[in-house]
Parts: sequence; C-alpha cells; structure tokens
Amino acid sequence: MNRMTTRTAAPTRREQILRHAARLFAERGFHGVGVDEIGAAVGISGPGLYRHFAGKDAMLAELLVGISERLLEGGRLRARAAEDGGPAAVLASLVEGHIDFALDDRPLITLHDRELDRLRDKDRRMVRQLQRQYVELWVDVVRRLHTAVPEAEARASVHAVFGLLNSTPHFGSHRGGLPDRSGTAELLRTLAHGAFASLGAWPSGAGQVPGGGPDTIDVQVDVESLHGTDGSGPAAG
Amino acid sequence: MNRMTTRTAAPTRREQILRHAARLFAERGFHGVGVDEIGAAVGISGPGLYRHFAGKDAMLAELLVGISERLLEGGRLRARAAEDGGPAAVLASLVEGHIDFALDDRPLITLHDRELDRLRDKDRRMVRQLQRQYVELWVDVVRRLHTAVPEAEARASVHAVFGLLNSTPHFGSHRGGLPDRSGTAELLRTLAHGAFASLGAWPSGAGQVPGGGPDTIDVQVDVESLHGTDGSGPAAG
DNA sequence: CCTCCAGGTTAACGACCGCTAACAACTCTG
DNA sequence: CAGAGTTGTTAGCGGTCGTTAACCTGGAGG
Repeated sequence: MNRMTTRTAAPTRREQILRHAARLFAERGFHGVGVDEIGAAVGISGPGLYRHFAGKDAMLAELLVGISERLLEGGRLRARAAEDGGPAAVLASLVEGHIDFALDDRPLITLHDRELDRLRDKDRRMVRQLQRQYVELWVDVVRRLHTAVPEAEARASVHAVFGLLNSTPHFGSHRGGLPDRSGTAELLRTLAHGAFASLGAWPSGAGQVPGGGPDTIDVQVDVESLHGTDGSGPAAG
Repeated sequence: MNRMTTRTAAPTRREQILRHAARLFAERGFHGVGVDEIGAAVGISGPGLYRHFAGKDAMLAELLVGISERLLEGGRLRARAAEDGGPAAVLASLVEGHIDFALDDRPLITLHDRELDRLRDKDRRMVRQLQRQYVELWVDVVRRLHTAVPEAEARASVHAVFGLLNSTPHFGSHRGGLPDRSGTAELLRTLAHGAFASLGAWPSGAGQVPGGGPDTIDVQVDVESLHGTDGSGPAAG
C-alpha cells in the first residue's frame, strides 16, 4: 500500500508484471498485447500470470486505478504543501508534480487517457472519479488565479495543458530528442506556465487575440480575495 | 487507388467507410474494432468491406496517410500565404490550421499519433516522413521567432503544443464541456500562443519559475494578421 | 434475352487469444 | 521425510476475428 515505505519487500513479481504490462499496453495497445507476451517480458510464460492476476483486464484496471490514485494523492499533497504561497505556488507545484509523473512513468501516463474505455464499468467509474477529482484540483487553482475565466474554459485549459505535459512520449521516438531530464522538465514547465499565463487576458474580447505589437501580459495574483470566493460551481455531476 | 480529388459533393462508399472506421478506431482502438462493426456502421455487413479495401490494415493506412498529407499540405499553404506577415503571422496561421483540423476531424487527429505502429513498414515510414515535414514547418518558424531556442527544444515545444491542441477529444466527454466551436478555438489559440510566447524567455535561469513569489511573466507577442487569417471554410472531411 | 460487372450476401476456415485444467517443482513447517 | 502452499509449466478448450469462397441481385449494353 505505502509506496514510500515499501521497498524490496513488496511482491516483486506483481510489480514486475505491472510495469512491463504498462509498457507493452502503451506501446501496442491493450488489445494488441497478448498474455504470452506479458509473461515472456517477465520471464514466465503465458498462463503463469494468472497466479498473480485474475486476468488481463485486472492488470489494466490495477494499473489505471493505481495511476489515478497516485496522481490524485500526489496532487493533493503538493497543493496542500504549497498553499501558503498562494494560487500561483499551488499551480506551480501541481505542474511540477505532473511533470515528474510524465517523465518518470511515461507508459502509465499514456495509458491513463488512452485505454480507459477497456475497463469494466465499476473500475472505469472509479478511475473517472479519481481523474475528475484530480482535474478539480487544477481547475480550482486556475480559477483562483484567473477569476475572469469561466469554469468550462478553465477545465478545458487544464485538459489542454495535460495534453501538453503528456506529450513526452512523442519526444523520445525522434532523433535529436532531448537527452537530459531536467532540461525537458524545464521546457515543459515553461510551456505549461506560458499557456496558463495566457489566460490572464481572458476573455480577450472575441477575436482580440494578442496582437498589434509587442504586448506585455502581466500576471497578477490576488492572494487576498481567494478565500472569499468559494462558491460551489454549477458543476455537473 | 487514388481518387483524383477527395473533395466531393457526394461521399462515396469508400469515404463513408473511412469516416466511420476513423471514428471507431479512435473510440476503441484499431484492434478493438471488428470489421463487422465497421460494416454495420455504414449499412453493409462484414466482408462487404472487402469490395472496397484490401483489408482492415489498408483502411488504417489510407486514413493515416491521408491525414498526414492533408495536414502537411494545409500547413504549407498556410505558411506560404502568411509569409509576408513575418514569422509570427506564419505561426499564427499554422496554429489556426491545426485548430481547425483538431476541431473538424477529432477522430483522425487521435489516430494520427495513436495507431501509427499498427501500420506496415512502408506505410509507417511514409506517414512518419510526412509528419516530420509537418513538424519541420513549425520548428522552422518557431526558431525564426525565438532564435535563442535550440532546435531540440523547439521541436519538443512543437510536439508539446500539438499535444495541447490535440486535447480536444477530452473536452466532449465531460459535462459542462465547451459548447461552441469558436469559443473552443479561441481558447486553444490563446493557450498555444501563450505556450510559444513563453519561449521568449528561454533559457530562463533554472528555477526562476513562479512559486516562491508570484512574478509577472512578460509575454511578448507580435501578431497582427493572425485574426485576419484567411476565412476559407474548413477542409471538408 | 443473355451477359457482364459492381456491390452485396451468408457460410466457413484458420489463426489467435484469453483462460482453465492438470500437473510439477520448490519452498516452508513439524 | 510428509504434507501443504506457492508458483511455475504445458495442453487444450471455447470464442472471436480477419479473411476467403461461393452465391445472389440489379442495372447497362449488345
């Protein structure tokens, strides 16, 4: 259960299987990978997996639920830890955590929004709920930073930035990819904050996109007014 | 093999099949969709598809090659048309074109970076080459805009912004999603330009990111003609 | 009327895949 | 060493899937 405390004592095989299954699922898709292949990746063969998992679906379910839980838990921890710094610090912390995740667990982050529909109803609903809560963390802080941005736009922006941050799988496959991790992290951080910063000018009167010469968009953070505005959104269920 | 001009007033069976196949592939993955299902979507059943395509692989290949070709061609046209306005106008035009594509052909844009590995070597190489050329269009203009950004970082940024723009499939599945097309387009445009604009401060001394204290992020954008970009309708799908 | 052809149909085949059954080897106790 | 539990193995079943084969149909053309 505990990620931090458990080291080598944990069931090695299960984790081994899960890691390779994640990689294979991300590479070839859930339906494109056979159980024999997963078994071969960990040194055992075929049906031996069924000593550890109820089935292929169960592996995917555990992977996706695990990712969602860890993302949400990490996000909550970071949001709470950075709360004193105000919304900008919280957002920066969330970005940082997501970047870490995207760089450390590329296959998982790929599965996370790709193979969700292959789950059974119960699991899918659970993953969806966890995802929604994670998104909500971001939406809340974005709306505190940019109070003029409606909720729907804030949510869409968060999803868009997720797409940006989760684009790391596309980096490695090309020649001349970024070699070092910290450089990639810094680039993603810069881009993500740049995207969010652009919301400072929202709504920019229809079609008034930044233009007409060099502009300077000042991102100002109101730390004071954020506590007062906690009205629950019209939010959808 | 090659339809002379795919712009048509009367969608052929082939096009009908391709459209539905794209949607189904995007929804459930290439391996997750059976030929019977594709056939049923267009009113014929199962093996009737083989009067129009050599096989399931051929459908995917034609889809992916078609997308890549259209993306590249559209990008080249737009880049050339906006050249007089300078790099900023070219970039804005590329963004505009990609947004149109992402909004009009969501399933295709999803397949474009998801099912590439299911192709035969020859087709995959062709798609990869077209994609590379398309990316090159963007990388060139980004580097002209931000001369201090190395090529690897520019390329990664382009991929990241693609991830941002291609995130539209995630919008519709939630309640409270953006209803209107133009609003979504404007949001994506704002976010994408914000991300690119952040490269203006690259390389930003490590760790300068907001977090310790809310900064003002100077986003300099020099765009004029970007809203006035050609108003031709979206390429018919 | 007969032929031809494009575009359908159903039946069925072979391959693959997820999963179970039955069995084996290697611990860990006592 | 006996017995039990864990973790493998191989053989094989049932179902699905992509594809092919064989047949049908509705016009176009002489």
